[in-house]
Amino acid sequence: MTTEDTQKFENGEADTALHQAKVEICHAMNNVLQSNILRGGSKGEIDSDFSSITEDILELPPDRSLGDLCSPCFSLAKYFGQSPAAIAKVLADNFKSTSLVASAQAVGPYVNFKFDRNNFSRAVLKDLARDGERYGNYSGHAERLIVEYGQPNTHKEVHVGHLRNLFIGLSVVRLLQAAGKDVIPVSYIGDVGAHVSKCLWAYKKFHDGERPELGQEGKFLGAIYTEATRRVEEDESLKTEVSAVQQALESGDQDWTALWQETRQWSLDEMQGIFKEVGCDFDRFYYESEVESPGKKLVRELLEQGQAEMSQGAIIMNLESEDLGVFLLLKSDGNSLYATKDLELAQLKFSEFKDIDTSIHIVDNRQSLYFRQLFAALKRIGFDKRMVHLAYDFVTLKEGAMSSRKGNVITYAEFRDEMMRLAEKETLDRHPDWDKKRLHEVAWTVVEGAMKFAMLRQDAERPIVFDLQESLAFEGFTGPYVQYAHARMCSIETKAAEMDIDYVSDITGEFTEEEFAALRQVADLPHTVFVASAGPVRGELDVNRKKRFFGNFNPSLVAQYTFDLAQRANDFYRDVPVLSVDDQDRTRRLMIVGALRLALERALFLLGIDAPKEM
RNA sequence: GCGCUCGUAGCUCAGUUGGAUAGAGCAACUGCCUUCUAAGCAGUAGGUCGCACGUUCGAGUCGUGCCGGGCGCACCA
Repeated sequence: MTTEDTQKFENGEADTALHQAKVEICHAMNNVLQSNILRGGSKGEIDSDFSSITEDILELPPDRSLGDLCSPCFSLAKYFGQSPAAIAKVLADNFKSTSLVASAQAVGPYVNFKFDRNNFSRAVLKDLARDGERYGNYSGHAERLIVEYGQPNTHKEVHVGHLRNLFIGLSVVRLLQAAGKDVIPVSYIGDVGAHVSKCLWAYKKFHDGERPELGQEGKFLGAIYTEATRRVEEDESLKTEVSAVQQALESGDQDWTALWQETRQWSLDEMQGIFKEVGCDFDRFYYESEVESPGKKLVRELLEQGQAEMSQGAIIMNLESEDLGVFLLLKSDGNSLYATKDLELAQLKFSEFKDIDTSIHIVDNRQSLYFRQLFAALKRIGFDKRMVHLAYDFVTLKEGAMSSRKGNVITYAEFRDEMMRLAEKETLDRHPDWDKKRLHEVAWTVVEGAMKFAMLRQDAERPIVFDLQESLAFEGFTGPYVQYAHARMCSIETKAAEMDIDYVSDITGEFTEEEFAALRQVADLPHTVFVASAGPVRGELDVNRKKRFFGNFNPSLVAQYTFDLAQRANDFYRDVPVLSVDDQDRTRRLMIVGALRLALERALFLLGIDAPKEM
């Protein structure tokens, strides 16, 4: 464990019951290891570099009936020159119970630790009472990060592929904030470039004067874009016309600019509506159009300074020495590219927001090489800031890749409407007495939960094959399953509030195994936040070490935890009666219901999902 | 061709960085609503972890080779 990690643990987890239990176990084990008990081993001596064990050797047993934490003794066996089983036995036999940890038992090469049911449960409830809504959050040293996500293009439709970006972005922002970071979320919208020129060219030539229906703007423009792509593919000579349109736009031609502004606004209005609908808030909207012309200027300066060179009529930077091939900065027809604008954007971000430590770009992994080139190019021109490409894999359909160019997309609007139809029907079946507004609100919360969870439940690095029918599920490993567990906890609390109960002032009575199990799961929330947000704030931010880096940094870990927590809440709901027992038990159990409710609510929040009180 | 990546139950995916008997969800089958919301719960069935070697106390996990997908490799974004 590095110093940095220890620091972080001390800043955050030191104040939780689980962390305290780990500290106690390590302390107890170190006492045994540093005594003379083990010196009689075949080696006879302790390795000189052995100092003490730390919390990272503690794991979860495969079966929770074995214990609450365990420690495999294989690496210790090497140090002491004894068999793992022998070490485990010595550690277990000499373990003295602590306030939170009742016992240790050796099973083969493992030591399994059992928490004190009452003390640990009380400690978790105490954490919750102290932290409240901030349970699971860290207050560690502030680091300032700019997170760019939400980069749809105007003049195209927003489709389900964009949702993965938006939802990962939203969750990453919330995770980093929970980890105590100062996060600036920004959006970067592609409102210029070849696709826009192509669309406007075809609009003017074949659809001049036509207007989209309200709410159909993206679909309307997207269809024209698809048509344009088809026509240009059929007749290559049309490329010149499209290029001329882009040149006209980039040089500020009045008529084309007016058409661009009007159609652009259609798209922007639609996008803003979608961002708002799914809960994505940005501190700043960057547009490609605002960095295009300064970007071109920058590239020409690089050419003059000899940092860039001409090649086949285009301006490039040769990155062969970094094994990154050739990086194209400006097209041979003088028009801009992604790179032209991104070089400028990077500088603009750091000049607008002061004291930024890191800039994170959440973009799909097909652009991994591009970003490596971009970061290398920036470094070469003296821009030495921490830049990270957080790559996720693409959303495809069973038939193959979704592409606006080909026109085979499932739009966000279609997906949402289909989900809403189903969710409103399901809600109505359960609550025929609800009015329309209430039905609609709950259905929307469920739909949002289902959409977001579906996009986050899987490792971001793996592709999602989108199936509309499967995505319509509200059962099993889904958002609504978790939301439902939350609603059940709320329902108990609501009923309790109506009951006129005599509350016992202190928590009294014995915590049962079921009660403990629920709180044991709740206690993992801070640890989950720590692990899931650890990636971008520690170690090397090197895209070449992607697996190691992103392995930890992944909302899917939170999704998995959240689902487990919901299962434990349902276990509790099934096994432990709350309202029908005596005052003492009821008070204690209501505290646990409250703990489950809060943990579920916080965990869902990290995924960008609202927790309904009823559904 | 070069580079990256993936291959685990019928389907969609986990597998805590090499550790205990490979786990969930869906679909299938059997049950459970006079008992805090059945968007739930209990149970059954389902596996040669693509194939073959290798590394070691131990491999789904690491290495090499093969087979089979996906993505990228200068004027698209």
